[in-house]
Amino acid sequence: MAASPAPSGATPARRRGRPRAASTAGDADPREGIVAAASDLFAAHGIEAVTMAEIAERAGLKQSSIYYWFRSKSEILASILERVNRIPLAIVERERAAPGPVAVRLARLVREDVLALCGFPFDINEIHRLAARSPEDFEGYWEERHHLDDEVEALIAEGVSTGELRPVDARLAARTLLATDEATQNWYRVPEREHYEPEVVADHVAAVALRSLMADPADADRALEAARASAPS
Amino acid sequence: MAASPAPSGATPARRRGRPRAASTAGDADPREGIVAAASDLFAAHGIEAVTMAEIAERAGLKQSSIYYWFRSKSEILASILERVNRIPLAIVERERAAPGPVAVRLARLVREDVLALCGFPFDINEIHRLAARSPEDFEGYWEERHHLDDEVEALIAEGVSTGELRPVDARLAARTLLATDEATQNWYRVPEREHYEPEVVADHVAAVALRSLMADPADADRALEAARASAPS
DNA sequence: GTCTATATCTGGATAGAC
DNA sequence: GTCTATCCAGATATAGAC
Repeated sequence: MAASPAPSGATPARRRGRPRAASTAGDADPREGIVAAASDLFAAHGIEAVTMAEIAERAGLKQSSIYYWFRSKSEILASILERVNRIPLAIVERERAAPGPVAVRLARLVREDVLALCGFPFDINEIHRLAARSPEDFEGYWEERHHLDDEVEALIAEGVSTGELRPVDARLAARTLLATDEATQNWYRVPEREHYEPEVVADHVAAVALRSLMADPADADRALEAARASAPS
Repeated sequence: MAASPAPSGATPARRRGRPRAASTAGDADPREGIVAAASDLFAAHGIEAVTMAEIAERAGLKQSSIYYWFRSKSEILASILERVNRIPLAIVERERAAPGPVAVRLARLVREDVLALCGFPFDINEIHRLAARSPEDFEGYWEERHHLDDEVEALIAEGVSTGELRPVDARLAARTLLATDEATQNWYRVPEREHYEPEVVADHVAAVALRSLMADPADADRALEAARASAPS
């Protein structure tokens, strides 16, 4: 995929113009550079506020040159989003398959998800609004999103059926859980007086989740400790 | 305040043109009509996506006429936001002063806040981004926002000091609580397969809050029940 | 007070030279 | 492949008639 660039995705632009100076094969894929530039800017100013000219400048190109590599701004965004859902999906799928108590797996999931989101450069909510505005461009996004809900729901349902968790509405609980994770993102955008480290926030949110879902909340601390001890990397 | 309109806020436009047909004193304040139209549209399509022309049309005016009543689009927004913070602020201040166990007051607060947000026409997150973009227009907004945090923090701190709540970091817990409330808003914007009634969501979120914060989570159901029974209106 | 007309600006996207 | 030049659409905001 990193090999030869496929300009403008589905409809590759006609191959014109002078090729890259020397065939310095190791040269970075321009698409990557553009995506990276866009990511930074989207993160800093919000997606809609960023212009193609700004993206181009940061990527070391002129505005119009972007259109050789991407058909539109929203194609750049879509290309970014492809990777976005993969992170939480990978986490939840791993924990679904993992052995051990549901509570520990759930705690690991929440902690990692919050950590990922805190370091995540985009405003999830803005993405949701944009994706809702032009669903055609983001079909895949919603599909994966729902899949994520399903997986978390299944994990919670598993815990309910074994009696480890309270008999909650698994889907409602899953939605609340993911929404809470996503909500933590917001504080870092709000002019705040105190600053909390992502680790602290992640632990707190995981603790909230466990205490509210476990059949015996007294075991929550133990489970959280186990999750922290077995956290990957 | 509903009496004579003060066009364009601080710098009233010169009073020109033909006055309203008959002095039908009961006529609605045009500012109100504009604000109402803008609210509906902002809610439906997101703030940035709505144009002055659309607002005008719905308010029964032409685009440029809006500028007689408001200096800019963001002045309309600011005028809307003035009222926004008042809702949760009023709730929390009432509960701060209310008698009874902290848990019950907290549950009432959460329930009402979620309910208000679910019925709230704007995407809080978009507001936050816009407000962050031009802070001059929204000084008052952040001030009230922080005040809200403070009040919730104080309520939680009260519960911690009486031993009703676990010894949590009151500020962190307050932020998480409010963020969770705000997060519930998002689902109603996401293409979702199941639909949950706001009442159900409110109860769930309140239950999560109580179970995670109360020193004895076993009492959570009782407190939630008491909160529901004593809910206003 | 509200209108029509318009200035002005901004930003996405295209054409075509090199 | 990247550039310059330009088009074009959409939006905020203003001018001035009525």
